[in-house]
Amino acid sequence: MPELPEVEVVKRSLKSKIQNLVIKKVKINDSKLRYKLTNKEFTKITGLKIKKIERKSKFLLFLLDKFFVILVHLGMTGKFFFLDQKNQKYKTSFYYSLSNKDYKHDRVIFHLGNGQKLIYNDVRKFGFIKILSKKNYKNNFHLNNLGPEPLEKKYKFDYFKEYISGKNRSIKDLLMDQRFVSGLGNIYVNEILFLSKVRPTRKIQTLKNYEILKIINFTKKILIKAIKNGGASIRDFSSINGKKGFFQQKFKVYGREGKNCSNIDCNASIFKIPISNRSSFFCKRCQK
DNA sequence: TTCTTTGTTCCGGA
DNA sequence: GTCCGGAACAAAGA
Repeated sequence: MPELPEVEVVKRSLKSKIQNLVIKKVKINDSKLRYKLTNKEFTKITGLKIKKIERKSKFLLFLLDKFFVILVHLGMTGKFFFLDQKNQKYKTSFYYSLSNKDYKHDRVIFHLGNGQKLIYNDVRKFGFIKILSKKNYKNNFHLNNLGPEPLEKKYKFDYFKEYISGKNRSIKDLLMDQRFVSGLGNIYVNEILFLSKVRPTRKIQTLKNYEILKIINFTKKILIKAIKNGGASIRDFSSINGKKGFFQQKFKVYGREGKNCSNIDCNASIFKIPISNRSSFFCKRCQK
């Protein structure tokens, strides 16, 4: 499940492979992603060079000539593969497992010249790709309603306090809300609240100042660590045939229902409850 | 066949 | 109008 750190790693991987390449042709294998794809919109960008790759929250932006932008959201299972001149296949992130049936879900293929290809693969098809011109890039509703990123300086105590005044949702809902802070998803929010020793169900008005500070600081810490781990695993950019560099994600609380709490001095078991229809995991003893 | 998964949007009630 | 929680939606694998 790509959240901010995973998308950042994808961005870095892609940069080393496709920056400054020209899009020769785009082949749509399956147009039914979250938003329908058309050949017409891809025709607009054929012949254009990929000048820069950026990440904003969980979005990837491919900046092209003539101010065109390819906006990508990976949804649940979206991923990129890069194929070099020799058809050697490379993955661009660490967060998913690979199987030899993967090609079934290759949805869009970008032909980049010299036989090099960039493949967008998405099992569940909840991701999307949009071609934006300069004008509709500025007005894009996906990008316009995003709050600060958790690693920005702006995401600090004062901002937090001001945003929550007059509101009383659960802390988990708040951290998941991209208008408040952009880039976190269900997994990292569970982990952040575990480290901060705050129950996901806590109403934000009941939070002590020291708890708010812990939440902010652990958020930054865990994201930096995740990016570093992912970046480390991807540095040698292992090919699909070798297992080298595959990072095994380890979570302290997410997905650990019924198992013992990860804190050494605690042997309580982890509970799972839905909050806003999302699985939330927590330790009743450690998280108050 | 039913359940689960996620990010996002939508809707109704307060 | 704002806030909040629940439901719906997309697709596919188990």
